[in-house]
Amino acid sequence: MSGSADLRAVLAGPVLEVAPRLLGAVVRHGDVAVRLTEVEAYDGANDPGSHAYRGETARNGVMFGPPGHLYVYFTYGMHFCANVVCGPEGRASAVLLRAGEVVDGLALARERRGTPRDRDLARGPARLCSALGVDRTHDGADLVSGPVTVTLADQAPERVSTGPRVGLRGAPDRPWRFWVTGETTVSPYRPAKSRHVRTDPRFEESPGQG
DNA sequence: CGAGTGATGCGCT
DNA sequence: GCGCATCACTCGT
Repeated sequence: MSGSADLRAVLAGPVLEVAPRLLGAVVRHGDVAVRLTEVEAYDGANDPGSHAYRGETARNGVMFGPPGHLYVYFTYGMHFCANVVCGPEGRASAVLLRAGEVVDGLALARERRGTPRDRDLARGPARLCSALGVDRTHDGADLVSGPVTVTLADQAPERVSTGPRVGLRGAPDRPWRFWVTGETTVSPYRPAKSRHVRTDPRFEESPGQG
């Protein structure tokens, strides 16, 4: 019933069905475990927001492989983010693990994160990876054999909300972000707009050379 | 709580 | 070169 066969079967399904089913699931790496409260769906080559949109490369190769593996990427020069590859092999769809609640290994998670508030330990995709100690070395890890594992929830959360994905540019809004309604560990929404102010060059003073 | 911004490396065009 | 599936910090309310 429960167990690896069930997990593999679930993850082989369509990404829009897999994503909400991952809410409440527990991701474990060693002593630290996180119960997922927020995820986002990315649908391979059909999805302009997906890393797989422009085809297979060295970085996103794991996405094009079989479901049930972890796709980890490095971004913004300092952060890791983790996805669960799902759907049929070659579809390159995946679910981004956006946020969760630390349910085991609290001391180690606090040590890694150094955050005063426990609710912020895994609140955000990069924070979640940091709390779990997941990095590029876990790219491609089999989620059944480990070292990073996923255990599905016995029951689906009572209420699930959906909305637009966070931080994406160049993708039409699709309500492919799923979270457990009312959870305080869900990451704060950040609009997908430019966060660096661009001054019109005509009115900008040249910084270095007058 | 919200808005604003610097830090920082790598994948891709 | 440019742009990023981000975060931590600051300042103001």
